[in-house]
Amino acid sequence: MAVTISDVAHAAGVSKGAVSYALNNQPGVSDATRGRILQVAKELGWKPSLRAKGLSSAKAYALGLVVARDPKLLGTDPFFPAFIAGIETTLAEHDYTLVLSVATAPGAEERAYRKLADGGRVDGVILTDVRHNDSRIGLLRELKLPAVTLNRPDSDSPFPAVSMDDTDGITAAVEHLLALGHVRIGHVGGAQEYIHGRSRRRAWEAAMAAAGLAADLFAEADFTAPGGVAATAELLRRPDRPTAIVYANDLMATSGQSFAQSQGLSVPGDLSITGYDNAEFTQYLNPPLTTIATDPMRWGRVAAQALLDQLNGTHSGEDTDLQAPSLLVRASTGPAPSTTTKPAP
Amino acid sequence: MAVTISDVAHAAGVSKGAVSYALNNQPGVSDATRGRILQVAKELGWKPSLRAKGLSSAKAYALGLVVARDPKLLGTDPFFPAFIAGIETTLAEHDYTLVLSVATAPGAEERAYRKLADGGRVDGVILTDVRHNDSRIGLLRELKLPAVTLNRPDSDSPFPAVSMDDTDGITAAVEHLLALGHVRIGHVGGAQEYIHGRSRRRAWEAAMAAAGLAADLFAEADFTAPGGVAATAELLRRPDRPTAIVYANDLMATSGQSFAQSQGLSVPGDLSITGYDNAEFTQYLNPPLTTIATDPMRWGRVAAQALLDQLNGTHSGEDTDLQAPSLLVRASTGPAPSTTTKPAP
DNA sequence: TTGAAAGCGCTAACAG
DNA sequence: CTGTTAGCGCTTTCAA
Repeated sequence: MAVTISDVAHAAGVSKGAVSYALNNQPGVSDATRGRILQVAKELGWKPSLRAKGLSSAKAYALGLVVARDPKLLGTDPFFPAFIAGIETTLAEHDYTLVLSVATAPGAEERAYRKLADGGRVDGVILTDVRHNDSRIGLLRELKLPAVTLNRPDSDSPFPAVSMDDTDGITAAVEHLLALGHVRIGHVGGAQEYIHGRSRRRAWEAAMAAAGLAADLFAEADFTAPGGVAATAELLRRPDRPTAIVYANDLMATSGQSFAQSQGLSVPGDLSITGYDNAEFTQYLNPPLTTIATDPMRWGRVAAQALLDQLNGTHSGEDTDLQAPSLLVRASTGPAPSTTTKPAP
Repeated sequence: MAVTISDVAHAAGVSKGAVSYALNNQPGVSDATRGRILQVAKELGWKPSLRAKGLSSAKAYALGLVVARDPKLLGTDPFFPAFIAGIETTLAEHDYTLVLSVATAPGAEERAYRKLADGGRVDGVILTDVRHNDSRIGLLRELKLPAVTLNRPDSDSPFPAVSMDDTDGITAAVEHLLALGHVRIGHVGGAQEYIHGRSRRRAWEAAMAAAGLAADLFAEADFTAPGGVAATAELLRRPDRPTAIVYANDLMATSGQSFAQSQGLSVPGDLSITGYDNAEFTQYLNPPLTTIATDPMRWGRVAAQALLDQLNGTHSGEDTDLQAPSLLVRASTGPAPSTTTKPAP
């Protein structure tokens, strides 16, 4: 904090204002003086104080992200690290930083948003894990905090969304299983409170309907490993038990697969399984998991850019659609058991 | 940003100074006026501007964390999410926030630290993944950025450390395997550039030496899944191949186990395996992984507190030692194959 | 105990 | 095109 704008101004024989203009590439100084000022600034090793800059320009130069997941779940989900890395990619070019808040305890989430908004710690936030009728969009409105949402909320939202449709991935998974001769294809869904929990379920239903099949083998879970076990157990207990299960995420697929095997079922001999996310460990499972690969890093990059554009006033106001995820076929899916799907003679 | 300290001062019929004192619980105002001021402030809904506060007090009210890992690795490592959640637990009580930086590209790490330091964006940083002769401690010194390190660096460091010794965990793993009759116990180490890569290796060596055995079945890897496969392949290729392998983390253990099985080896029949970290998915592997459970959340909590204390001038200056991790025995470890360890007649 | 006033380092409106 | 100057909202010193 040694050298300030005044020092530079003195040394260059100009006013503070001139230095400010020179620094920010704004008109108001001749190229000659601008060059001289920049030169002097460099010699003196001047680093403009973010705090002073923020105070006068009423900006925080920071974006906020509040993550409200159980740390356990967080630790296994490959989404956030990659997503955050993507955000950083964008911020690295923009003199902005990321303020991260992990809200574990109930009620901590709203407090976290207030904390970010109150003192003006961030200029905007990225909203992830959007929920059905998400109360946070009202909150952000109240706090007058600009935002971008990941996928479009199902309630009215004034914020631009950056979306990656789950439909195609799930559809591809179901079609892959149909092609393998499966007819009784179940779905272990994530918490239906989340819109991505809902959309994945709907995509499964639609794909089944398109094949003229009933979408009745559904069990709701919560994206956690124990939840996956319980839901799998429920489906396998049914008389018309499925020969294939499409899971809403990798963690549930992993624990579901493990459970099925512990019950003496062979995967994929008796039961085919698909996940969602392409967590790295899934390729080391036994058998390796067929799953759906998304691109969270790109999602983060684009979402951060959208938010910056919005703050900057250069955002079109329209939603952004990212490329849909794609199916990754591995060994956890195979032909339907012949006892159940008798080929035509 | 509507209501400011002046508004409150006016409304309460006092000066700005008085409001400041009242807010910060400092002497200089009578209890009566203090009460009145606080009352008025609440009525007006005044939120002190962090930016203004920061400018005059020369503080950022933020801590920094730079994570320099491959996003892929990050996504599978349960450490950071829990660690960050721990940091938040502490910060939640202290009006501080966390600025997170993910540095992926080479060279990005140093830039990230400079970015945090230069404008005065953070008041201090937490240094994780400490390396052998870590250049960052010199950098932080140059930047005059207060810090706390996770484990004590092996080079001279002026920063207090918060440590969790790996020794006990690895020792417990080796002793567990010895008790099962194993003699040829190998170690797949993490990158030896990291001090935790080194200390885990040394712990394995020490435990072997203590049992009067040679510690020669070592293969260095890099904490990644492919690395684990390669190192495992190397060990299994040896004529005196191990009957048990202690891995430096869960991801390598997972991919190593998967590889061994793909080679026709049974786990734990032919080969016993232990991991490190207790990632959640490890209990759903086939077989579930014997591993070492650490407490990253607590680590984060304590580290953040230590840093705050240091900024506050109330830090003792001594290192903090956390409880050592503990061994979690699951099904990936079993008795040594009888063909190799012939029991005494 | 209280109030006034001088910064903190920068931006931006204004006058020259 | 350039320089001056008045804030931004808070802290803190100094008189009263």
